[in-house]
Amino acid sequence: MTAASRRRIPEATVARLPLYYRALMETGERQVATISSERLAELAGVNAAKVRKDLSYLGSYGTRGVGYDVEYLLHEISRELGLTRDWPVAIVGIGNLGRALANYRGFGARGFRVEVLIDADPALVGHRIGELAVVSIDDLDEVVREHSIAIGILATPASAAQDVADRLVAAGVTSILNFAPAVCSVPEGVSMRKVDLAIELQILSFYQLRRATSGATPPRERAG
Amino acid sequence: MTAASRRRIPEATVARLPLYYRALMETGERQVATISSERLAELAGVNAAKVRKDLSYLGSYGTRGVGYDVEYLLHEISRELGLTRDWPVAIVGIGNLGRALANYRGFGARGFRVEVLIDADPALVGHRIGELAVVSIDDLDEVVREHSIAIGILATPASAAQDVADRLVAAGVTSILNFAPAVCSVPEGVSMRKVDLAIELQILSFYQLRRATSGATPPRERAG
DNA sequence: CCGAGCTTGTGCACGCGTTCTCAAAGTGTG
DNA sequence: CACACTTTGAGAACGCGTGCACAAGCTCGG
Ligand SMILES: NC(=O)c1ccc[n+]([C@@H]2O[C@H](COP(=O)([O-])OP(=O)(O)OC[C@H]3O[C@@H](n4cnc5c(N)ncnc54)[C@H](O)[C@@H]3O)[C@@H](O)[C@H]2O)c1
Ligand SMILES: NC(=O)c1ccc[n+]([C@@H]2O[C@H](COP(=O)([O-])OP(=O)(O)OC[C@H]3O[C@@H](n4cnc5c(N)ncnc54)[C@H](O)[C@@H]3O)[C@@H](O)[C@H]2O)c1
Repeated sequence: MTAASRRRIPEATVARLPLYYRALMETGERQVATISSERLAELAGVNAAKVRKDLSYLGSYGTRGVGYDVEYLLHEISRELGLTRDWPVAIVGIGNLGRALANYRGFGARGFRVEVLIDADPALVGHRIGELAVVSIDDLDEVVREHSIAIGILATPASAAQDVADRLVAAGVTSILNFAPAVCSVPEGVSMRKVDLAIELQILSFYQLRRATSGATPPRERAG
Repeated sequence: MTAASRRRIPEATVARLPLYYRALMETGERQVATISSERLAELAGVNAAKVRKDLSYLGSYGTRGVGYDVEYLLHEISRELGLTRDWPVAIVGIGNLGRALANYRGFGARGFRVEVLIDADPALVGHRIGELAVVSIDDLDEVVREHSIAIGILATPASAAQDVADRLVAAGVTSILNFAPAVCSVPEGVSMRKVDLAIELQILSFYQLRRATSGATPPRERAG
């Protein structure tokens, strides 16, 4: 049975699968063979009933009275998340943030191989970051196609975000992770996730203020 | 009427207020006096009815047949988000990511002043990043209290995250933005938001895979 | 082979958030 | 001043996600 043939997986569940994946990886390293939903919930920081419901969307992989086989579950989640294969990734905008991302080892460990670095600054083009040389934005289309890049990371200033997103999409990229604080739209059939640190800080500020002026408590958890 | 005296604002709304804030800032710079919910929705990338409902939680600031006064609305949202004051911020873990954050100008522009940089590496302590010298983790408590830091940014390896979070909380920090890919808990009365880039990529990977194997489309928007 | 003890899988109720819809309330033109 | 037009604000219905609660199913000791 292929990943796509199963019943639809709720978005909230998809966002939690990586948490289970991480928890199971750590558990597997400790040579633990099976794990209960309660234990997994604890490691992932969620509710046990939620774990069971989430996993039930993937199929019935648990054994009542015993729990889930760590290795098997890990394999099923990997398959579902597409972590059994490598994804070539391009980063566009090699400034402060882009460089940090390019130097980060944690991505490769999960199968996301940064293969292409792109920037518009001529002074930066040709410059090496780790093993990779920065490529000109003029060559975006060519180099993205060459490496069959499906996932692009956008770390340019906000003003360039929509333009770069359009170019990435035109070059065949169908998933974009956007760090630029800008509303940026992509056509149907392309995914875009936004990470906006200023927004995160402003949300924290909101609850911080509420705490200062009243006894209001922020919600304990949030959707990813 | 103080921010806290009004009716409870849904979390989803709080997460969108920064979007409206940004859109209104850009609109205000163009000398536009009023804005309709429809236009604001377009700029923020959301639904117009949602904009109206969100803003109605803050009070009735619109004029029927006209729209919202840009300056006034901006002021109200700023007040609600706590952006009328400055928040001193500390960054702990001055590696790849911590450095990028420390060098980022966008935070100061919104009232988040990075005043303290903390790391455990003796080779890094004393080293200057921009205007700031890196302080030892041993002095965390002292320096955090000295600067009345309320918001902490956690950019250490995952293994140190819980320990650092505990220290921050002990020193009086009540809001934490966590970049470490680790489940990390804080006591009641402290907010913690998590930004996990590997999870974002894995979610993209999930929908990427679905698109490849079937015609399944990812959801168009998500909760912040 | 039976019964005690665990743990999964899911039906169900509830609450939150989204969106449709429309009356109410404003503007402005003749 | 009346009427056409615009836009807000909120009621209501709906859908999704969460978490309780429990039957079903497995293990293991005796
Ligand atoms: N640095 C941070 O910690 C941080 C934090 C939050 C958000 N951000 C956001 O991330 C983005 C990048 O931040 P940064 O600090 O790295 O900025 P930066 O100015 O250091 O880097 C931006 C890079 O993008 C390149 N660029 C500009 N236009 C381009 C284009 N059209 N095509 C390709 N490359 C182009 C520039 O040459 C530069 O190298 C910004 O949108 C910023 O708001 C950064
Ligand atoms: N760099 C990235 O682009 C990136 C992307 C995604 C996630 N992350 C996560 O962000 C975190 C930081 O990443 P990085 O690439 O900057 O790592 P890094 O190794 O470059 O930097 C980590 C820094 O934390 C310091 N540190 C370690 N233990 C500490 C402690 N107990 N107290 C204070 N400081 C301590 C280290 O001395 C080092 O300077 C990691 O958890 C990483 O997984 C980073």
